[in-house]
Amino acid sequence: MLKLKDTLTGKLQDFQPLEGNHVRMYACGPTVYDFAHIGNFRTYVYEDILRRWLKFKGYQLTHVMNITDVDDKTIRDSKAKELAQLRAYTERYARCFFEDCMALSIERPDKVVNATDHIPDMVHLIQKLVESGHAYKKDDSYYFKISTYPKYGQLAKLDFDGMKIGASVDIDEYEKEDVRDFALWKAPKDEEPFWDTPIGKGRPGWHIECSAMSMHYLGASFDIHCGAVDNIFPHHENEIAQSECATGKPFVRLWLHGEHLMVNGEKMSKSKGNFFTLRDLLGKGDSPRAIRYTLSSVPYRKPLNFTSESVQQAQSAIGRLEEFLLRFETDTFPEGVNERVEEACRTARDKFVAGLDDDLNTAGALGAIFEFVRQGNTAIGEGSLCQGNVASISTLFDDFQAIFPVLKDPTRQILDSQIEALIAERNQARRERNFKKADEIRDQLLAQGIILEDTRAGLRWKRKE
RNA sequence: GGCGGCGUAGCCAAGUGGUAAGGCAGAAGUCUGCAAAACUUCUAUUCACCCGUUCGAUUCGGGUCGCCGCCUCCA
Repeated sequence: MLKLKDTLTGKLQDFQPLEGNHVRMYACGPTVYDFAHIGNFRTYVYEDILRRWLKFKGYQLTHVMNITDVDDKTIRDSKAKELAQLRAYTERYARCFFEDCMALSIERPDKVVNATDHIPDMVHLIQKLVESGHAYKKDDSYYFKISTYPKYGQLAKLDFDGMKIGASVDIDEYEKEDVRDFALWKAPKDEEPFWDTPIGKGRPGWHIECSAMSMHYLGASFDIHCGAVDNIFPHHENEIAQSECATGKPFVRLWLHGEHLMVNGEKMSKSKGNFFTLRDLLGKGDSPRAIRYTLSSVPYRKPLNFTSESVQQAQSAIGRLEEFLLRFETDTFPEGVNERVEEACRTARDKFVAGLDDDLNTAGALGAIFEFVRQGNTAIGEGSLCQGNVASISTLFDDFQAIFPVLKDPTRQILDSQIEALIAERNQARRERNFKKADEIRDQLLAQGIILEDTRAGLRWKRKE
């Protein structure tokens, strides 16, 4: 049974979709004004693990992600005066975002939707809120009236009565009735792109897009809404207010929020300027698989301190798994079945499943796999691993790879004939105990990125990373 | 000021009211022409600290200290 922790109730809950076997899930996507940084990708990686795990469990999944392609920052950085300019600017970064996702083996959500393609949905939602008295118009902008929604603050656990609001009032150019009221629709400013709609000219506020689009694709009530902790307030708090006031129905069943990625013990964020992008890391030689592993290795509800050392450790850990698989694929095994290995395999699988079922405890799931690797290595070493064990081990690693896609493509790489000839020549030299020549050939191949290992089962080779 | 979270070996980190998974790094040994890999053993009598509940607490309750986040745009 999959259990997930819900931010709203703070409790671990048995997961059960609202409608049969169908899971409807919405994930807050990027604001495409710049490259996403590695902290952003921590969130997308945990969402991808959730996505993969739900599918693994046999659920039918509809996973929607938005692209915020209009907001203060996209307008500011694009310097766009018209919508077409804005679109051209944001499309570039959206493209880069999905390139980065692909590098990290983050699957594309079933639906990726742009805010600017859903202005009518947002306008319609604002109209409903105005009609029902939850929103008002002021100076051609529209605001949500928080006093009409007593539960406001429930998600972020904010108690506004005991709070000194004055301390955090921003210098907003828009006039609001209550400082806490937030913009649904912003009146056009000079030289900025805008839409001409039934509620007037202007552009949407940030929060309204997610309410409009999630409900458009997933219905007034759906199963899972995920993001990172810094979406809790105000973004998701506002989404709940808007959505529930507009429909009168409960908005989301389960709120999932990933913790931050830290750098030197501090939250990495664009506004702090202490961020690096995936491109930065790849540029200095980190492998995308090691980065993905690092981002997956700490359960999503715990802060993750990201350092170059943690990426190194991840690379070594992956290496251990791949060494095992290489042995597993290249050695030959006696006939029969080793029941102890089968048992170890079952145990590992049970622990793997139990870990992920426990609010995506990735660290626990990884531990189960490594425990098996040691047992498998021991069995291979003493020659007790049998042909009859191959199938269950393969399945275990297929399942692992389905959730943690960090292993190299298992299809064996082809050696070119020249390299094969050198290997044959070295084998001959070794038989003749001409170790000097054998070592020269080994060094020569190493220079070409081919690592040779002599094992009891014969020569084994692999490519250097 | 209010709210929330965290503090487990050199580093990363799981976990439970009954006596500490796993990974990385390190040491010794086995294997080996050497190398690599693998395996074995070792590396926290102890889970920030102090009280309390309990037969028993790292795990529950209270307090102290430290760190982080949110209350403003941010994954």
